[in-house]
Amino acid sequence: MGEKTMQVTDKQKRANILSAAAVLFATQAFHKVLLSDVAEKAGVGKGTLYIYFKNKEDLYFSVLLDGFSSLVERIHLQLDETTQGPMENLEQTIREIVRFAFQDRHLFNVMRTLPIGMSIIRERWLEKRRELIDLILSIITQGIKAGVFYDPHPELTAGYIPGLVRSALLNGTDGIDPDVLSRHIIRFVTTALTQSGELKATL
Amino acid sequence: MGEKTMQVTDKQKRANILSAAAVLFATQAFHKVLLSDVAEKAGVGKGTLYIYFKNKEDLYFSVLLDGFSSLVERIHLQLDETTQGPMENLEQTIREIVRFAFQDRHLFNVMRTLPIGMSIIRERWLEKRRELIDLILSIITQGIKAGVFYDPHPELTAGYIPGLVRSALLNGTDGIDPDVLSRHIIRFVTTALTQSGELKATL
Amino acid sequence: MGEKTMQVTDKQKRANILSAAAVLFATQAFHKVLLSDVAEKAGVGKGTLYIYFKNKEDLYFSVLLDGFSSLVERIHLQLDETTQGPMENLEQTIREIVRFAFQDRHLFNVMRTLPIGMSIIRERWLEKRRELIDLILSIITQGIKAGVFYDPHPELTAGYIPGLVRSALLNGTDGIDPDVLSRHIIRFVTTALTQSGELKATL
Amino acid sequence: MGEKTMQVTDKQKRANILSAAAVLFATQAFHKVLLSDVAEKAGVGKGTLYIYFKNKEDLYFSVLLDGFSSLVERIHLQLDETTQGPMENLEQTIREIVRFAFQDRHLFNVMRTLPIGMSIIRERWLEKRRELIDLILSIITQGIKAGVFYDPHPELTAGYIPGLVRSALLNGTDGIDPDVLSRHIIRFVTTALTQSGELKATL
DNA sequence: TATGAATGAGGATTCATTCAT
DNA sequence: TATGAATGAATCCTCATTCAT
Repeated sequence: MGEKTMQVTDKQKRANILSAAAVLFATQAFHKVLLSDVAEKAGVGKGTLYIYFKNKEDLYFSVLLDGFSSLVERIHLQLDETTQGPMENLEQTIREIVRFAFQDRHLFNVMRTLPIGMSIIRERWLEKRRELIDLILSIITQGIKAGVFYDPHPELTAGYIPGLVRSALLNGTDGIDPDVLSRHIIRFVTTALTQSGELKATL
Repeated sequence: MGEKTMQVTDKQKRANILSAAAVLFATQAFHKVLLSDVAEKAGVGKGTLYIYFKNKEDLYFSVLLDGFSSLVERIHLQLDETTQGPMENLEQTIREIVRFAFQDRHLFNVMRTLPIGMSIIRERWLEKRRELIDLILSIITQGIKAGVFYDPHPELTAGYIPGLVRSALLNGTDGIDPDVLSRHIIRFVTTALTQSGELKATL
Repeated sequence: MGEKTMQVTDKQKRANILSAAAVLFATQAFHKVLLSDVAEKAGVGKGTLYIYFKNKEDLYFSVLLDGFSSLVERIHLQLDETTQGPMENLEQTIREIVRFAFQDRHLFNVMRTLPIGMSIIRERWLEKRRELIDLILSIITQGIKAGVFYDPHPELTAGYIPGLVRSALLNGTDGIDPDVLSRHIIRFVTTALTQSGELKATL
Repeated sequence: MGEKTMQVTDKQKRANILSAAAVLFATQAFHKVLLSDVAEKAGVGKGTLYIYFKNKEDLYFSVLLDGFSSLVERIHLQLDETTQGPMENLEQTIREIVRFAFQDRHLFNVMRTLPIGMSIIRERWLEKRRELIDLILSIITQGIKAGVFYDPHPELTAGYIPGLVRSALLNGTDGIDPDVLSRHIIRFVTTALTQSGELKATL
C-alpha cells in the first residue's frame, strides 16, 4: 500500500514538473529557462528534478516526447473507435492535431526552441514524431490504394500536415477559431489529394 | 554612445561573420554555439564580433534577418522581371523559396533553435518574415480577384507555404530533389487553390 | 526573486568571506582583486560568494559597512559603560578609532581604493560613516554646551578626527606606536578645542 | 619654428588629456574610467593617449603628480615671495592648500580612487606628496626652533594638514566657503601648535 | 525520496593596448 | 604624430549539477 501511494505521488510530481517545464520552454528559449524556475513552478526542490530526469536536456525532450505520445495515442484511439474510409480518417486526424495544438499550445511552441544535439531521449522523441507522420502516411496510402486519393509523394504530404497546423499557430492569424482552422486545413489537404490526380487524368 | 561604434562598414568582414554564424547556429543549439567559435570560423578576433553586433542574440537574429531579406528581395526581383498571372507568380515564388531553402539550408535550420525574447533586431526579423507572407498573400489575393483562385482564408494559406517547405526539409525525406519538391508543393497548393471553390460550386 | 536567495545565515561563512575580502581589497586596487582569489582565501567556491553578496561591488561595500558598524558599535559601548565628561568621551573615542585603525588596518586602507558609484549598500555605508561623525559631533557639541570646548564649526572638527588617524596611517610615519598616536591626536584636538575660545576670550 | 609650434601643440594636447582624465578619475572609480571616454573628452584619438602616457596607470598617476607638483610649486612661490615668520608661513600654506583643493577639487577626489600598486610614476607622485609634507614639516620645525610652536611629533602634524582639508571636502559640509574653511583649519592647527606646549610649560 | 546550499566549469563580454595606415 | 579598428587576455557571473542531510 505504502508503495502504491508512493507511486501515485511520483506520477503526479513527474507530471507537475513536465507541465511546468512545458510552459517555460514554450515561453523562453532553452537556455533562458532556469531549472530553479522549473522547480519553483512545479512546487518541488531543485534536486528533485534530477530524481525524475537525467538533466535539463532530458527534461526538455521528455516534455516533447510526452506531448507527442499523448497526441499519437489520441489519434490511435479515434481511428480505432470507428473504422471508416480514408477521407474520414484523415479529417479526424487533422481535427485531432488541431485540437491538440490549441489545447496544448505550449507544446507546439516548445518545438520552436528545439536544441539540436544527440541523446537517447531525443531519439525517442524523433521516433514518436516519425510515428505520427507514419500514421498520417498510412491513411493517405490507404486512400491512394482505395482510389480516393492521388499523390505522387505521399511521404511529403504526410509531413506537410503537422506543418500546416504549426504555420497557422506560428503566424498567429490572431484568435483564429480551431474549428475554422480545422476545416480550412481539411479542405486544403483533401482537395489537393482528391482532385489533382483525377483532374490531370481527366484532362 | 547611443549606437556604440558600428557602421564601420567593412561589409566583407560583417558578411564573413554572418555566414560563419549561420553555419554554427544551424548545426547547434543557440547556447551551444560559442562566440569564440564564430570568431575563429569567421577569421576575426572575438572582440571584433562586438564591433559589428551588439551581442550574441543580435548576431543570431541578424543571421535570420539577413537571410530573409535576401529571400524577399530575390522574390521581388523575380516577380518584377516579368509580369505574369497569379498562377505563374505563385509557382515562381514557391520555386524561389525552395531554391533558397536548399541553397541556404542553414537558415531554415537556424529557425529551429529560435530563442524567444524581445529585441529590436528580432522585431525587424519578424517584420521581414511578415513581409514574405504578405508578398505571398498578395499573389493569392490577386488570383482570387482574377477568379483564378478560390480561398476562404488566404491569410492562412499564405502562411502555409513556407511551412510546407520547412516540413519537407525538417522531415528530411532524404535526399529529395529540390525540383521534385518544388513541383510537389506547387501542385499541392495550386490544386487546393484552383479546384476547391469550383468543385464545391460544380457539385 | 526580489532579494535572490540570501539570508541563509551561515554567519561564519559570510564572515570568512568578508575578512578575506577585506585583506585583499586593502592590499590591491578594486579592479585587481579577483573574486576567485577572495573565494579561495575564504575557503569557499566562487559561486558561494554570490549567495552571500550580490556582486563584487556589494562585497566591497559590505566590507566597509561591516567595519564601520563594528567601530561605531564599539564606541557606543565605550561611551555607555561609564558616563563621563565630554573631554573623557572625546579621548576615549579617539583612542577607540586609533585602536580600530591599527587592529583592522585593512579597513582603513580599503577606503583608499573606494570605487565611486551608487548602490544601496554604498548608501548604507555612507550612513554609517555619517553616524560615526555625528557621534563625535555630539560629544563636541556637548562639550561646547558645558563650556569645556569652544569651536565655531564643530561639524568640521568632527570630520577632522577620523581624517587625522587616516593621515597618520597613510603617511605611515613608520612603525608609530598606537598609543603615541592616540596621545598626539588627543592633545592636538583637545588643545585646539579647549584653548582657542579661552584664548580669544582672554585676549 | 615648425618644431616650436609642434611643441606648443603637444603641451596643449597633453594638458587636455590630463584635465579630461582628472575629471573622469575624480567622478568614477579607476576601473570604471574608460580610456575611450578620456580620449573623447580630451578630443583626441584613443591611440594618442599612448603617445603621451605609457598606459592607464601612468595616466592616472600623472594626473596626481601634475596636480601635486603645481600645488607644491605654488606654495614655494608664495613662501619665497616674502620671507616671514613660521606662523605666517603656515597660514599661507594652509590657505594655499585649501584654495587649491577648491579650485582643483577633482584632484582631491582623484585620490579617493587610488589604485594600489607599484610603478615608477607612482613613486614620483609619492615623492611629490612627501615633498609637500616635508615643506609643511620644515615650517613647523622652524617654528619650534623659533619657540613659536610646540609639538612633540611635528612629522605627524605635517601629515595632518592636508588630511584636514581632505576631510572637510570629503564630508562635504555642504557649500562651505573656502575662506571659512581656511580660517577654521588655521585656527585649529595654530592653536594646537602654539598653546599646547606653553600651556604644559605654564602649568 | 526530497532538498537547496554549495560548487566551479564555462562563456559572454569588456576594454586596455596595438599597429597599419 | 595621430588614429581607431581590431584584438584577445582577462574576469565577472551564471546556472546546471551534486551531495550531505
